[in-house]
Amino acid sequence: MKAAPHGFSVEELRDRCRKAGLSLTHQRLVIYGELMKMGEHPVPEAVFERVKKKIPSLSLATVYNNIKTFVEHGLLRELSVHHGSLRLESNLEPHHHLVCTQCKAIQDLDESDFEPIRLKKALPKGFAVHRYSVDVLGLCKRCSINARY
Amino acid sequence: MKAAPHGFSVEELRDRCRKAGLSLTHQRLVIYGELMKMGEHPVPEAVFERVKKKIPSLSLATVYNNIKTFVEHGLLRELSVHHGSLRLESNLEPHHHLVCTQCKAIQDLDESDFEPIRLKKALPKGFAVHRYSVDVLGLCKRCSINARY
DNA sequence: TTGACAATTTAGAATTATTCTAAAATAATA
DNA sequence: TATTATTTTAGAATAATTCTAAATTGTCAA
Repeated sequence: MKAAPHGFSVEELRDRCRKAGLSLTHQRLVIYGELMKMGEHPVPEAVFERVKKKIPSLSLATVYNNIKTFVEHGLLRELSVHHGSLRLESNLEPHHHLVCTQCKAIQDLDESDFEPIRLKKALPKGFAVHRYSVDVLGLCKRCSINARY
Repeated sequence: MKAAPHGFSVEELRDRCRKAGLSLTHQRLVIYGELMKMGEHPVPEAVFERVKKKIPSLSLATVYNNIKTFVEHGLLRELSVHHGSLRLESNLEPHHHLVCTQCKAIQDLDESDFEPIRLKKALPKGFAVHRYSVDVLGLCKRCSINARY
């Protein structure tokens, strides 16, 4: 009934689970609900802390499991494709990235290949912009061929 | 003498170290050299493997130490500000991010606040674009005030 | 060039983030 | 409601990274 800040509701979750053959567990419901309420860009541990208040028996593994499940089913996204291990950038020239979300390959794109990035609105007052970084996200040739249809 | 693919040379490193009061160690030289040769977006472990062939006594901690040092002194960058822990995104609407590179805070920016992203050149053949993701990187108000001058 | 001091390297322990495992609990379905 | 598939759980295992303290090396002034 009550819509979450980011457009998905518990009804939505119910539907999606049904369609995907996922069980609708109490844990899953509450984790999802808290995620929608949090809104910022929380780390799994933060979600765990909040949900634990409502379900004291909660295991951290359950949070990780469900995050993975939600991401697989498009109910949630990972902010960065490249967490897990630090990736280094020796190219200090301004440039952007072509990123395959499947195999995590990253290719540089010259800044000059882009039309300048322009904002219509002012940014929050006091924020000092250093640079823009564009990720072009998608599937590389190899991965789109292998993609499950 | 010989220029690295990404514009910095060993001379550059020598200079920078001198200016920053950093010792110019053999390890530092070789790690830097390999980093410049690698060009892709390697993880620390990969750098370690390569440098270890030239300096068998090398410790992984030295690689991490020097990566940190290089980043602090602007000889290297981290590809993503958000490695370390998974950060979640419950906002599934198309949007971009305002990222403070100091305190790692992330704020959403509506896609509609941007002029459309346009490319001048075609992307590599076969790459299936799903979306563009723009990070506006810089310092938030609080962090720019506290920044060392 | 040498000696003193500071910076760095090293191996291994410690910490943190995440995944795995197998048994117990729960949900879906007939 | 019984059966089966899925999920949860605690704790062990793994992976990435940082810390620690001793040994080594680099720098700089004499």
